[in-house]
Amino acid sequence: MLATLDAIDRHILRVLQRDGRISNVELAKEVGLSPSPCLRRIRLLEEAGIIDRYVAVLDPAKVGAGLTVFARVWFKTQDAEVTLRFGEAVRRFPEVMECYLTTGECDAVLRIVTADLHSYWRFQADHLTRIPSVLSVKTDVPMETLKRSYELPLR
Amino acid sequence: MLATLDAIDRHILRVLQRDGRISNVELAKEVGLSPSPCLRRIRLLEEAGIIDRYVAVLDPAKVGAGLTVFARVWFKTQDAEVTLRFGEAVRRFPEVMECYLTTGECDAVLRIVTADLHSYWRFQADHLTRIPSVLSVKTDVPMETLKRSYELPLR
DNA sequence: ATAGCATTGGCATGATATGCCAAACTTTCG
DNA sequence: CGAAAGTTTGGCATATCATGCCAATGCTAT
Repeated sequence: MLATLDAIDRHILRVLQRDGRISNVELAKEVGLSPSPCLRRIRLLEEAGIIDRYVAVLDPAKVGAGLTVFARVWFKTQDAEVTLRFGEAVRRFPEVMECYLTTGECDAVLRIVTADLHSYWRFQADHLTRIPSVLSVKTDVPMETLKRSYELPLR
Repeated sequence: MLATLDAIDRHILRVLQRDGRISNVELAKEVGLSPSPCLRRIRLLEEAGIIDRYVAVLDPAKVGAGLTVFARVWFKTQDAEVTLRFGEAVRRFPEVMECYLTTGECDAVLRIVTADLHSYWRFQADHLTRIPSVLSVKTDVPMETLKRSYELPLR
């Protein structure tokens, strides 16, 4: 469900994606409104679910989550029961930040966050490959970060 | 550089990862402190860079960014010049949310966000594969989301 | 046991969010 | 073309909150 956002709405969203704690007064100044209508627009964007939530972004390296890896998973079978159980298992692991079912070469792709390569290896050996649905796992291990953005592109 | 976080610090970080706009008064109540020392801890966490920033999280589907795909990229050569140019190109594309250099099967992995499969295809054909460094691209297209988290695991 | 240090809690002040109302603008329909 | 209805805006008053300062408490080391 795409909402109809005008230029001011998109401007508000762009600013809030960069600074979610900007004061309404300052935000209003930036988008060229007075505080009242600006706050009203924000509330509407929140009620529509376009703004889902506000969060603090932590430095992964400084909280012991310095390594991001992408894992591709193959299932033993592709039936609903297997994918359901896999989803339940994956949701219990805080290391798994994202998990999607795919069609094509592999059955699922995961973005996993751990402290370092050693703790990733332990996670894969002790937990990921022990989920009954899992046949095999292939991992791409990043050596360097070229880009990391938190801002969705707004057309 | 890992900092030494006590239980209260981790509690604060956990709450702020879920609600980055909670008032200091309420946060203090939740972690069992009075507002003053709570705010002081927050400021220290910010100054240490452990809290990197605060952002608004948007609903991707509602702002025309409903499709997340993972792409694996192979370079023509692996020299520094090629990876440098690739990084520059990738940073200019707002659709590319994350990009890491890898060692092993492929040379880089990307998390790319677009409106739908059609606009992803256009992005890949018109932009990604036209970066001079790129030899080939393989894409895993998610059909369903099993998990999507914004909270780093805090041990 | 005691001195030094870090952390806490309370208070005062200035800034901000928020709800309400009137005015301006836009759209719709006669 | 004009009038009326609806939408959006700006300003104001009030309650809440952030923030800086200082004394008191708890902890550590000698």
